[in-house]
Amino acid sequence: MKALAVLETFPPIAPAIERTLVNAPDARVVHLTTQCCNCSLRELCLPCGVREAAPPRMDEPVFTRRHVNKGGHFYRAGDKLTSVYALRSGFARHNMMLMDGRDQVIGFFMAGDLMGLDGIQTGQHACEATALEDSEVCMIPFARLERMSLGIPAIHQHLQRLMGREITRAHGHLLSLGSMCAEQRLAKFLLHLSRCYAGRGYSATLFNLRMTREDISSYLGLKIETVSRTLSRFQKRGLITVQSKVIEITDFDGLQRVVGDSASGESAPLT
Amino acid sequence: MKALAVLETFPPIAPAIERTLVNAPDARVVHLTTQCCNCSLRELCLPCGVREAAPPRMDEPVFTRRHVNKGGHFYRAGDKLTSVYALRSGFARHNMMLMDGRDQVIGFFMAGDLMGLDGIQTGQHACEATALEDSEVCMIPFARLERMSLGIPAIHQHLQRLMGREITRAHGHLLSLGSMCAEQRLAKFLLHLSRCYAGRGYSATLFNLRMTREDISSYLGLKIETVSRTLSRFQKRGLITVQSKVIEITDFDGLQRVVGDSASGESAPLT
DNA sequence: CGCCAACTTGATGGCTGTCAAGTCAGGTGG
DNA sequence: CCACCTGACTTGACAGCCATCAAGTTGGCG
Repeated sequence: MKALAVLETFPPIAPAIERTLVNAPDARVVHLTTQCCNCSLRELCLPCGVREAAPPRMDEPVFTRRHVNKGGHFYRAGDKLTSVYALRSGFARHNMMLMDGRDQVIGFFMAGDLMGLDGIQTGQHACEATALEDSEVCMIPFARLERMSLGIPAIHQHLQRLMGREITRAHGHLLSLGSMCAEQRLAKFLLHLSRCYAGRGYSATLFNLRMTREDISSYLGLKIETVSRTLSRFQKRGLITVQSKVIEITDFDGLQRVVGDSASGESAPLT
Repeated sequence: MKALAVLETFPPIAPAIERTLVNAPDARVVHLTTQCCNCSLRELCLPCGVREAAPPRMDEPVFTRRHVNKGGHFYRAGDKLTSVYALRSGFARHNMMLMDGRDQVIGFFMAGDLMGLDGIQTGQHACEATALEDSEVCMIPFARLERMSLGIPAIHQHLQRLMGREITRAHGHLLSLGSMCAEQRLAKFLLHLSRCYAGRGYSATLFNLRMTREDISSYLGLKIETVSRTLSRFQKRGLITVQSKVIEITDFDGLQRVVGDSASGESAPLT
C-alpha cells in the first residue's frame, strides 16, 4: 500500500489557532504544544486565582518544568504523591502494572491534561504515567495545590471538576468495556480521539495515532490482532483510511452508526 | 437443592461491633444500618470539621434524611447536581442508561458510601443511583458541601479522598473488564464484596448478594447465564456455596488463585 | 395454588483470542 | 545509498470462551 496522497499535501487546515498546524502526521518532528496562556490548566498553574487580570508573563514557567523522553515515566506506581503534572507538550499513557508483567492501559493524556490524580486517595500513586513521545510537564507540588485550593474558590472548583472529569472518563470507558463489541469500542475510540483533537484546534478528520496498536488494544480490552483486523475492516468499508499510524476518518456518520448500532449513544462530553 | 444448613444455625459471628449481626442472609428483615456517629462520612455530615470534640447528639440527623424504596432512584441521569447522598442504610446500584433501554451497572453502594459524585464535572448527573433495597440517605446540599470544603481543611481533604476513591475504584474495575476472563472477574468480585462486608464488621465468609444476577452480569461485562454457570462451577470446585442469593466462601485461597492465575494480583485497598 | 420473575442448565454458534507466518517501516552501520 | 535488522503491524487458520437461544427449575407473593 502506498503512502496516502493526503500526506504530501497536508493542508493548512482550520482556524486562527496557531496550534493547528502542529499536529502534522509526523509526530517526531513537531508535537503538541501548549503554553500557560492557552493551557486548559492555567488556573492551576497561576500562583493566584486571578485569571482575568493577566499577570506580567503568563507564558513563563511558574512551576518546575520537567522534560521526559519517550518511554520515560512521569511517575510510577507506588511513588508518593508529591506532585501532579500538567502535560504541556507531548503525549502520555496512563497504565497499571500487573504482577505478571503485563500492563493495562487505562487512558491517554494529551497536552493540557492533568496527570497524577490517581494518587489522591492514598497519597501514593496507584498507576503510572508513561511518555509516548518526548514530553514536557509542569510539576505542581500537591501540597501547594491543596493550599491554593483551600483558599481560592476558583482553583478549588477547577481541581474538583478535573477530578470529576477523571471519574466521568472512567465511567464512559467502563461502558465501552462492559457493553460493546470490538467494532463499537474501536469506532468510539476513534471518534473520541477525533473530538479531542478538534477540541484542541487540530483536524478532526486526519490525525496521527500517537500510541502503538498494543496500547490501543490494552486500552480497549482487546488483542492487538483484533485491533488491526478491525481497522482493516473499517477501511474496507470506507469508514476510515489507515496508513500505519495515520488515520483519516472518511465517514463520521458511518463510524457513529457502528457505535450506535445496538449500543450506547451517550455523547460523551469533549475530552 | 435444599437450604444450606448454615442458614438455620447462622452464628453470632465476630467482634464487639453491634452491626455484626445485621447482615443476616435474609436482607428483607434487617439491613445495613449506619449512624452518623459511626458513619464513614461523619466528617462530611457534621456542620463543622471537628471530629474529636463530639457534638451533643451525633446520631441526630443534621441534613435532610430521605427514604427511598427498593427500585426507586436517588437521582437520575440529567438531574441537576443539587445534593450528594450519604447512604445510611440499604444498598444501591450505580448505573448508566443506554439509549436502547439497556443499562450498564458501573458500581454498587453500601451503607457509608457517598453517592452522586458523578455529577461534579458538569453539574449534572451523568449516571443514576437506584435503590436495590429500601434505603435511607442523608442529602447533603452540594453548595453547602462546597462552602464547607473551602473553609474546613478536614472536610476538603475528606471530600478529595472520596473522589480519589471513586477514581481508584473505577480504575480497578477497568482492570477487571480489560484484562480478566469471566472466572477471574467473578472471583475478584466475590472477594471484593467479602472485603467490603468484613470492613464493615460483617462476616467475610457468609453474606447475601443484594443485587440480582443481572446486575452482577452487567457490572462484570458478562451475560447473566455466564454468571450463573460460573457460580455453579465455583461451587462444584468447592470454592463457594451458593444458595440463591446467599454466598458462602469456603476457600479464599482458591478464589484468590483464580484471580491471580495469569492476571492481576493488585490487592485493591478496602473499598 | 398458581403465577411470574429470577435463576439454572444445556446445545449451539460467533466473536475474539491464540498461534504462526509474513510484511512494513524506521534506524543503523558499512 | 543500500543492506540489514528489529520492532511494529498485518493477515490467515483455527480454537475456545462466552453469547445466544431455548427449556426447564426455583422461590416469592398474591
